[in-house]
Amino acid sequence: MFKKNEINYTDTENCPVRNILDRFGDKWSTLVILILGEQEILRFNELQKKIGTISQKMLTVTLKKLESDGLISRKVYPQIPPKVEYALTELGLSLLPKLTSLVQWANENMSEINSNRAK
Amino acid sequence: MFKKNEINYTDTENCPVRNILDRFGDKWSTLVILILGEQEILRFNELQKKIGTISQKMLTVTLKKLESDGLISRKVYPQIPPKVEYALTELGLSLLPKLTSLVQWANENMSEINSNRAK
DNA sequence: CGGGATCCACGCGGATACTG
DNA sequence: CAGTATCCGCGTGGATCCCG
Repeated sequence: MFKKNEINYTDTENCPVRNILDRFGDKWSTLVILILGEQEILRFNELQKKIGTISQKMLTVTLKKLESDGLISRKVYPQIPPKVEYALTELGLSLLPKLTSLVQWANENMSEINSNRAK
Repeated sequence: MFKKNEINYTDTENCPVRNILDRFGDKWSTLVILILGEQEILRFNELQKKIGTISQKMLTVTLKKLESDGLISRKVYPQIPPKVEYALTELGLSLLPKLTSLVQWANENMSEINSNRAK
C-alpha cells in the first residue's frame, strides 16, 4: 500500500523534508509565494497591503530569504521614489502548484477541521 | 493565465490559507503526518525515535492538536505499561498526498535551493 | 510506557523611528 | 517608496522532574 523508501527524518541537515519544513515553516513565506503566484508581479507596498497584517520588517526578511533561495526575483528601478518589483522565478513557479493544491485542500476541509476542534 | 478568485488574505479568521498556515506552520505537525502516512500505525515512543530530535513535550502537544483537528486517531490500550497507537484518520489520509507532493518537490529541488543560498 | 507539570532560554516577529 | 536599525514582548519549544 505504501512505498517505504525509509526516509531518515533524524538527519536534519540532509533530509529534504526537514529542510523544506524549516524553510517554509515560518509565518509568511508560503503566503508570499501564493500571492505572487496569483498576481505575477507586485511591488513592496502592494504585497504588504495584500497581506495586511505583516510588518515591514518581516516582509523584508521574508522576501530576502525567498530571493536568496532563488524562489522569487527582485527588480529594482533606480529612480526616486524607488520602485521594486517582485515575481516568482521558474523555481518558484514550479513550487506553486504544490502549494495551491494544499490551499484547495484547506478550502475543502477547513470547516470540518474547525467543527472537530470545537468539540 | 491565472484564475483570479481574489482571495482576501487579510481576513486571518476566515481565510483558509491563513488558517492552514497557522496550523501547520509549526515545527512538527507536517512531519508527524508524513511519518504516520508512511508507517500507518505508530506508538508514542516509536514516533519519537523516528523523528529523533523532538522532545516529549512537543510530541505530546503536536499529537493532541492533530487529534483535536481530526487528522489523527489515538487508540489507548488500558494496560500496564500503557500502550497508545496513533494513525491517520480519513481526513488525515486525504491531506497526505498534498504533503508528499510537496516532499517530492523538496527532494527534486533542495540541491538547487542550497546552491542558490550559498552564493 | 505515555504522558503532565514547571521552569526557562532563545529567537521570531511586532512597533517604532529613521533614511536614501 | 522601500527599505534599515533598534528595542523588546511573548510564545515556541527544550530540559527536567514526576506520576498512574
